[in-house]
Amino acid sequence: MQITPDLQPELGLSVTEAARRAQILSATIATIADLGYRKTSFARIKERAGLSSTRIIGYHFGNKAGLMQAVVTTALDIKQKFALELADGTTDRATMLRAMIESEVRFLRDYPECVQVLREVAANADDPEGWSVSGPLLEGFRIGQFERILRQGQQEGAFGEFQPDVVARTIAHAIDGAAAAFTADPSLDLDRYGRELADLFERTTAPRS
Amino acid sequence: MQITPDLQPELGLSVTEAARRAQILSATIATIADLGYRKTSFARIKERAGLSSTRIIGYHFGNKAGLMQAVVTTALDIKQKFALELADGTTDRATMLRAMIESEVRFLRDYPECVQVLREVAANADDPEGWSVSGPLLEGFRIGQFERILRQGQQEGAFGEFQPDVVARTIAHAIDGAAAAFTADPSLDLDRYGRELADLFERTTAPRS
Amino acid sequence: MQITPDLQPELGLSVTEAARRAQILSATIATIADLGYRKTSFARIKERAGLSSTRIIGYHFGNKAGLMQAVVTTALDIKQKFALELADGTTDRATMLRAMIESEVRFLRDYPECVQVLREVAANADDPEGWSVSGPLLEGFRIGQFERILRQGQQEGAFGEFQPDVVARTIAHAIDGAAAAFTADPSLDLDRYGRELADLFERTTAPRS
Amino acid sequence: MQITPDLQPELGLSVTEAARRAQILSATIATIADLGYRKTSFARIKERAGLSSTRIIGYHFGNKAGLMQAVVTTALDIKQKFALELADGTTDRATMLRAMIESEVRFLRDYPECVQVLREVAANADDPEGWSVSGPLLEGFRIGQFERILRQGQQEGAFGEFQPDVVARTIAHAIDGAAAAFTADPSLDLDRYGRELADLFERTTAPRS
DNA sequence: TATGAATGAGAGTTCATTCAT
DNA sequence: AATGAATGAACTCTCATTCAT
Repeated sequence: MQITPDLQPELGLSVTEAARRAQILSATIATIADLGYRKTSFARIKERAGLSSTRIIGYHFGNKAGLMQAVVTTALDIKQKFALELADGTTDRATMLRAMIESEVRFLRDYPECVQVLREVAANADDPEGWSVSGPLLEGFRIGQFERILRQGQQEGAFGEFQPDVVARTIAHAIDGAAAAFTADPSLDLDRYGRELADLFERTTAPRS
Repeated sequence: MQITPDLQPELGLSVTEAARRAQILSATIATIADLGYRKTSFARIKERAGLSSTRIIGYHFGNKAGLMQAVVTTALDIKQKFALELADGTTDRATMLRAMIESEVRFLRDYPECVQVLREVAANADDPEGWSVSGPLLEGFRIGQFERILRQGQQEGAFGEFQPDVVARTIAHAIDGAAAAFTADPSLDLDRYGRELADLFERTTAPRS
Repeated sequence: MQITPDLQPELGLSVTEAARRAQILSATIATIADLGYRKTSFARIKERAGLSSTRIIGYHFGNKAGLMQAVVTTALDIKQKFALELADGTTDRATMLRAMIESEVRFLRDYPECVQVLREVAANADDPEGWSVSGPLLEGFRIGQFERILRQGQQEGAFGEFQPDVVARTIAHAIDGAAAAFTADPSLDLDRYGRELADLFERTTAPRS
Repeated sequence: MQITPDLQPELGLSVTEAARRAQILSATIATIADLGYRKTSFARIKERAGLSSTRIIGYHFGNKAGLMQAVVTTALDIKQKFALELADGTTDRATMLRAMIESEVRFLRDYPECVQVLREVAANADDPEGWSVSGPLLEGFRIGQFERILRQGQQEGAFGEFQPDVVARTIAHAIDGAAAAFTADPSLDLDRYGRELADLFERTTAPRS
């Protein structure tokens, strides 16, 4: 599944410019997902996008940092939209936790390049100076989401006793584990994996009977 | 704590050569732990080791791949010795699992650079042609250990029902999570973290009552 | 003090065009005075002038050479007006020389960016092909003024014996010295400096008693 | 006259390395003197020195900054040796001042590229970060020499009343004027120019009779 | 056992300019 | 009167590696 960023991601861009940006962005994401961040150079992106010169990338994004910034923004955008579509009205904490875990894994199934790219860029976000979306920040955001739910659930008595920060971080890394497994073996049944993961953390967080 | 590889890691080396190798290896590990794999170049290693030329690195290890190979071997060696010292004679699967998890976290506490280096190298091991210890292989080894215990425990009735591969992978990544948390905040109480992790997976793997 | 070029520097320009030219010119002069000629690029000028694209610069001035040409013309214009305002009706050569030197230094005090810009552009005027006001030419013009006075004064017996070309050139560079000193230390008392310089060359040019 | 740096400028260099360094240095100085600092690139130096690749320059000097550092050091070295050879035992301040001025101009006559290079590099020494010999520093050093003599002479009554800082700076820039004149017209009689300059400042600094 | 010297490939950036509309 | 889009050239730098001795 190819990532096709919206043609009008930001206001004030002409149609052609937005199209070019989308074209380059798409090629960049594909390249990172394919070869990893390290081997992703302007030259490689140029080839994949069928551009005549690498210069045009710098023209549209100013910088390598600017390009990566845009890549992250795009990927995060896609993820958010995906999450919104899946969101149901449950307020039961245990059900919510299960939904979040399964949603993450399903996103991995539907947009593996997105997940890959987010990981790659976050892991190598120490190169330049002016990144507004740094690796730790990204990670912290994701963990924070889980931690909040866990704490609320504990207060409401929906969960048992455990340290929310540790469990939250473990959930996040468990999902990374799913991504790693899927990368290593694309035939992996992610639905099963997601269910199993949700079960796992259900048992872990269940209140003492 | 500085990593000091054994002076006689391989047979057939003179004392001076072994010493040089150890010196370079130590500097390499320190550099990777400090700056990450990406910024670790021959030049950087040269500086830290106080060498006059980068040439000597290539001389002793032939290659960048060769150097990294040696780094991984060294780190794995240290880890294995650490594990052996801690091993007790338990045959109870649940106790063994707890011991393994806590041992991993304790290793992280005592040899953080080692863990860091193993992660960094494994994550960037797609570069070269001639690696005998590739990233996935390394990962697979670690997961395999957990998976074996889990399966045996299930057969013996010590554990409940779950998919061993998923849980095993999740444990491995949960420990990576501990490493990431420790990197982000070195004042983290790893003993607490280890205990919590062991508790977490105890609950997860416990047999249905 | 900001340089604001006249809005109608050349005939046949509409009001808006003249305004745009003035805006760009002003930004260019400020940039050169601030960062020096070398770091003054279209991009930098664009930023300071708040333009949307560098393209508009080329549109109005055709060329970098054209832009610099205009800059020099503007600066020279300002200088000439300044000199005219100060000019008194003296015909005494010694008094005229003193007046010219002090006028130059006072101009430096009142329009330091102008002087800076003239120096910077003159010093780097070997770049292009089509400059009508080249560096040496600019320098020659200034020196010529002094030299003329000196020769006339010598003929009239107002000055002693010396080689007018050498002294003229020395005066010009002495004033450059004042500029350099002022750049290095903006708190410098330029009036004192100017008087001292005038005294200096008065002694030098005085007739043998 | 070609600048040929000593073959053993610094200890610890092998003969071949010193020779290469000298070769590159010589080509660099010639290039700067010929085309100016701005147009002096590794590629241009490579051509003039007959090297196979620009890479070798970076190899020997590490950096462009390193190369320029070495250029300045070399030029300053040559100048110092020149000055030492000319130094006579006079202690009379007026004579010393004259000697210094004429020595500077004679150096310009004998090593015009050296003077040119020093000027060019000093004028463009704001590019990088790690320069130990910056432009203002270099200038300050030269002016300081003149200022010291002037002050001492005033105390001893050998000179009249004037502000030593202004006069010192003026002398330095007067010599720059000679360099500029010589660059514009290489057939210029520098000996005459130097004598005239010395006369000029003799009159300026002479005690009131 | 070690080093000095050299090198080719590739990366990201900046720059002024040109072709359209 | 102005802009959007694109581009080619040049530059410095870092990297791992190779050829000698």
